[in-house]
Amino acid sequence: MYNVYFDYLKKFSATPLTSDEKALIRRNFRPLRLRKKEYLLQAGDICENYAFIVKGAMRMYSVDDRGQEHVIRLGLEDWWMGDRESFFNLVPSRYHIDALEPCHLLCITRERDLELLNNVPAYGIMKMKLDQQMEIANNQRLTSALADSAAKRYTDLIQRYPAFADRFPQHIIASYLGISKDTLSRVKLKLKQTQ
Amino acid sequence: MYNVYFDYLKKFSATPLTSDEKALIRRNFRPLRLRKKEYLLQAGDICENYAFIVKGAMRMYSVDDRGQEHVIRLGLEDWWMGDRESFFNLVPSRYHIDALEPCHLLCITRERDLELLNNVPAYGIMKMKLDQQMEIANNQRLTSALADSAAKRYTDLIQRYPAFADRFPQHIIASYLGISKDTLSRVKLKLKQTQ
DNA sequence: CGAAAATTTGACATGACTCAACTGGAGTGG
DNA sequence: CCACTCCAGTTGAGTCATGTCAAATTTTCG
Repeated sequence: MYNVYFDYLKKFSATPLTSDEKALIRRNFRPLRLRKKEYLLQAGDICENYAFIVKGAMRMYSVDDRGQEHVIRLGLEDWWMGDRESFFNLVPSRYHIDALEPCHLLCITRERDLELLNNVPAYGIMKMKLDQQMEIANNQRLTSALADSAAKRYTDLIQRYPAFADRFPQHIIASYLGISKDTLSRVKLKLKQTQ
Repeated sequence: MYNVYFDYLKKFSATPLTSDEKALIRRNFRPLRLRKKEYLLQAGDICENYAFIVKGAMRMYSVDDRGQEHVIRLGLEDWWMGDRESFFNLVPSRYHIDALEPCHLLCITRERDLELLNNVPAYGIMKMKLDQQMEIANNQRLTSALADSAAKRYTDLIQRYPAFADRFPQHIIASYLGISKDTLSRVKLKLKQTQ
């Protein structure tokens, strides 16, 4: 379980973890299993746990006044899930997070996150780099949302994350792209005909 | 000049800066002035400087294959400007950054950023909180881009950043929102008639 | 096998884009 | 200080992409 996370951390830092550090990480991350459709977070609650996905598929989404769901983020193995605003500022979340497949997670609370930050240098480095990656990815997603057609958005997404097409149902991907499930269905038809 | 930045830093940290720290900041941030339309960064170049805006208005934008400009980010006093991907990973940028008004900036290079990070705790805290704010803002902008109508996107933006309406020309705001200048003009007309 | 969920498809509505023309104001140079 | 240019903003007409809704079909999974 934890080894998956140790391997993940290795990618961010040159120096390997000491066994003390590993013990500290084990002590501060709590394993959690979710069954399909179970919630990690519901809108209105405070996000107590930030989760590293060891195995499974998740989504974070909001629900607007008309009852429409909007997928904000999708997550697979080696990704993180949580509402950062709620987690750090202790405010009620606007988002839901649930499991689209059975999930194995490693969860951390705010206090324990701070503890690791102070005692495991590699942990801070990971977070810094993660923020960087996140901002870059967000910029790109934003650009494509603002500038590209539905078809281009879809093909770009699948090219970048081929796993998405297999792991997430189509209407979830449509929502993630900000297009209707009907339009995505038609887009895929046209793509199949063209090539 | 630097005092604006010291005041800004105060907002992030409980403990005030020592005079040593202030000296270090003075030494590592270089003042830079841009005239209107001057570039801080051009696509293809590596982003050498990350800039804190002491005074002025800036935009970061990309240009697509059809020659269309897409505004990714806008910046006013107390905001930061730079392409993080290019700055940290030393890769050529896809973006342009230019001044929409005469600007006073404080610029920092990658090495000097690291130096401050290692020697001024408040600097690291600022960056961490900034990342957090940025992610929250990005999430919201993304949600509105994917889910809301042109009219709602515009009113939300102006409500959140009233200064934008005064400081940025309308076609720039349109591009920032991902709508055409024509549509924004009509949206504003309709809003004026409704209320 | 059967119920529920996901996807596809058709008909129709509409919001937003494009293009081009026009207006008005700001800045510049003679 | 006027004439001229340039740029931003407005407006109209026509088009197109995408949304909506409802029904039919297929797939999934208990």
